[in-house]
Amino acid sequence: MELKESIFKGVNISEAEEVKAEGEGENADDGCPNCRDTNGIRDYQRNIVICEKCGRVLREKIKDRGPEWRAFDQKQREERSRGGSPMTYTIHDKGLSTKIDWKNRDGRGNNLSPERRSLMYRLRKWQRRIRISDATERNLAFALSEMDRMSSQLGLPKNVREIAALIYRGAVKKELIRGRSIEGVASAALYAGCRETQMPRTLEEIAEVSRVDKREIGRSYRFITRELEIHLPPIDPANYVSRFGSELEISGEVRRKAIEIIKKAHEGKLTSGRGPTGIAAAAIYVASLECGERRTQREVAEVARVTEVTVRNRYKEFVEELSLDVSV
DNA sequence: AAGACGAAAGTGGTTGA
DNA sequence: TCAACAACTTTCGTCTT
Repeated sequence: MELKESIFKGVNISEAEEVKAEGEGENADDGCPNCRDTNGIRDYQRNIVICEKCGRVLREKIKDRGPEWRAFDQKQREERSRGGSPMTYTIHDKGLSTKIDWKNRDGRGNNLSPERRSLMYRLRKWQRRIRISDATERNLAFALSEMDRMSSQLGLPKNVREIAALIYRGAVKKELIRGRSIEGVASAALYAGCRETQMPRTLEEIAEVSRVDKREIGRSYRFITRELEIHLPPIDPANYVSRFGSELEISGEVRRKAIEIIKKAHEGKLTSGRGPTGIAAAAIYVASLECGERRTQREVAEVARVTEVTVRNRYKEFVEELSLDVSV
């Protein structure tokens, strides 16, 4: 009984922390109090969850709550635990192959007999040959480490890396790398991973951390998406709003309005074919005017990495087509 | 003086024959 | 593979606040 109580005590402590972290009695899940039935978008860079509609911060300091199961004794723990090395696509053998130590010692640390030693030598040799058997395996290992480097420079979450790795594997399987640079295809796969997960990253940003230029990445991207028959929608401009918004230090109100404008523009068919960053920039600009938190076209254009002219053009279209009132 | 606006010419990429 | 095309950029002059 005492034992049971102490376990429950432990559980209660962790739950108390959780409630505290949620903030002042806000909703526990990712629903927004303003816009009903919306999902929160996780912004892993700033470690927050924001509402996809209005940009309001729903939850801060996203944390790992640990396993979703509870165990009350050792036996249950063993049964329920699904631990062990996780399988991952970001290591060329998916992290599942056996590793053989290079020391000539046995489990107790004793030296091995000459026969055992030569056996281990042969095993290691085969292990090497199996793991990194040929050029394709070596290239795969290189590409994956390259993608890992780029995504950590861009601060991309793990799921993007996994998807990028998966796409790259698909490209290898279909022999699409031949005659193309590994780095180009790796960068393209990473970009595709961002598109797939709606991570607001532009081709330019990928190119900045890549060793190959934008054109090469773009070519590889088009090629592999065509050959693998993956159709990725362009990134929703609304996803850029929170990024640009925080760089411009605008309020949640402006962000909410900007997202609203983008939605209207989308309905008015003003978004297709246009660059999502330009649309996001113009929407933020209009929203900042309407809310009296004026930002210049220059400032907005700069964070969105487009020119003032583009902001103006989008802005003009918005005003004409959506009959927005910006005379305030 | 700074910002907004618009015209004109140039660039890189897409599309369809 | 080539030309037509739309989106976007660069540059620069004018207007507004």
